[in-house]
Amino acid sequence: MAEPHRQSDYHHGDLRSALIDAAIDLVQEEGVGALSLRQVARRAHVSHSAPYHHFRGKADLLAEVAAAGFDRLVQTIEAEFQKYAADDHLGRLVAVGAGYLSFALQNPSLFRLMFRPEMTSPGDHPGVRAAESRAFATLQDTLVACQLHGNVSSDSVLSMCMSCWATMHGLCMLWIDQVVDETPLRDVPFDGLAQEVQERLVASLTLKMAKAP
Amino acid sequence: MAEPHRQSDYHHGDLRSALIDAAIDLVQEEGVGALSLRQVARRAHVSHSAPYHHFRGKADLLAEVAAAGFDRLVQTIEAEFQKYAADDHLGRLVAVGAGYLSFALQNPSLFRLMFRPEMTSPGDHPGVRAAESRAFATLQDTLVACQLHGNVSSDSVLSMCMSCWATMHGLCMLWIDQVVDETPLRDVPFDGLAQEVQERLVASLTLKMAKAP
DNA sequence: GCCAGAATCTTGACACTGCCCAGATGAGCT
DNA sequence: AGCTCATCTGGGCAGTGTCAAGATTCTGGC
Repeated sequence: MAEPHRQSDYHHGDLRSALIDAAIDLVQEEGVGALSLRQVARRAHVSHSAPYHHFRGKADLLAEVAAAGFDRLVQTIEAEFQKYAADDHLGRLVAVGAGYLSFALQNPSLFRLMFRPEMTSPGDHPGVRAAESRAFATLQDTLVACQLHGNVSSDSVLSMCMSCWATMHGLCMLWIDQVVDETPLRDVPFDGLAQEVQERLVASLTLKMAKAP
Repeated sequence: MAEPHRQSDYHHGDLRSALIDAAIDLVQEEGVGALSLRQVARRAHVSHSAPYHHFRGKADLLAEVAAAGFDRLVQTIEAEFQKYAADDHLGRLVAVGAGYLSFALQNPSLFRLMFRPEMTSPGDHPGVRAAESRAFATLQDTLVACQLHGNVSSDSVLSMCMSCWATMHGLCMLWIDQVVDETPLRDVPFDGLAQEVQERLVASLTLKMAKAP
């Protein structure tokens, strides 16, 4: 039951990650809006200004939470990815999308936080940048592999990345923000809807786009 | 310079919409996070608790702002829509997407607020629901017209709505939240990227999806 | 072993926020 | 006229993010 080395109330070993964990829990339980630095500190059984010795402020803590979220996102995607054979490139492409969607549905609050720049100021936070780039690279690499083996058209890979990412990201956002609940789409089973959208997306990647004359 | 009928400090005529306007300005200038009810009141030259006679609380005011945003979104879309002839159904479909994108790029903070349910609690706000439904109906009607005239496949219209909406919504979100800035996509001109994504989307709507056996 | 300096944590404070209350003010109806 | 009620004010409460000063513990060099 004892922590690795819990000497006393002071210096309890690893307050930094304890705070991040507490913040992740709070975000998932109550959402980003209901999260306060003081409550995080309370959860870690620590005074209200102890976090300032590990983070520059609230935004900095939230950025760390976002970075952890991106790491988990990559893990989820790669877990889905590994279910397909190395030569099933289209299957792996679908898996990347499915992993993205699955993560968003299972961690809606965390997912929202990860894409909220005004809360996390990611521009000056290298951890978030790195985690984001890693997630994007997974998609890009998969698409490149598809193209090398003739599974998708020879269009610009970046352009196709944008199509894939935008479609899946929009699907996640509209669903977890419950926007579709205000439309006729609310009566359509979401799983089937998501699958059709993804199938249409994959089909569109096989089309050679007409170049401007 | 005088208001329509500014009798005195009390009952200055139309405080309700003055507060909404002030809130819209503040959202666009400083973002949703930096908006406080007291600051809105200050902008309207009114005491800090005057807003409570017109709104149930902060969330209620923000919901009103979101509703106003949806109205403007519909206006932007319809303005774009009218540029195309009544029988150019595919052109009008593209116009709906272009209007959506254009509104998001020109009103990023407002756009973000509109799709933030934890701030606006739209579930119990009929104004937001109505405005949202109206925006969706524009897309749905356009797609139905396309289908009637054979411009898109005979697949489920709702499914195609979801593809269109998700793709354009994701494009908007990823761009205005500056997520693409952390990826190789940052070096690609956005206009061309958006156009290619939209072209691929439209092309995919003409494909007949394979039914599950 | 021991002690100075650095790291960590606490307490206290300030300005700000959302929300609620009692009271002041004026508009509109009878 | 007078009365009623919606509107607006000011003060107050609990909670927040952030900072400064002091207390406590760890660490490296002797």
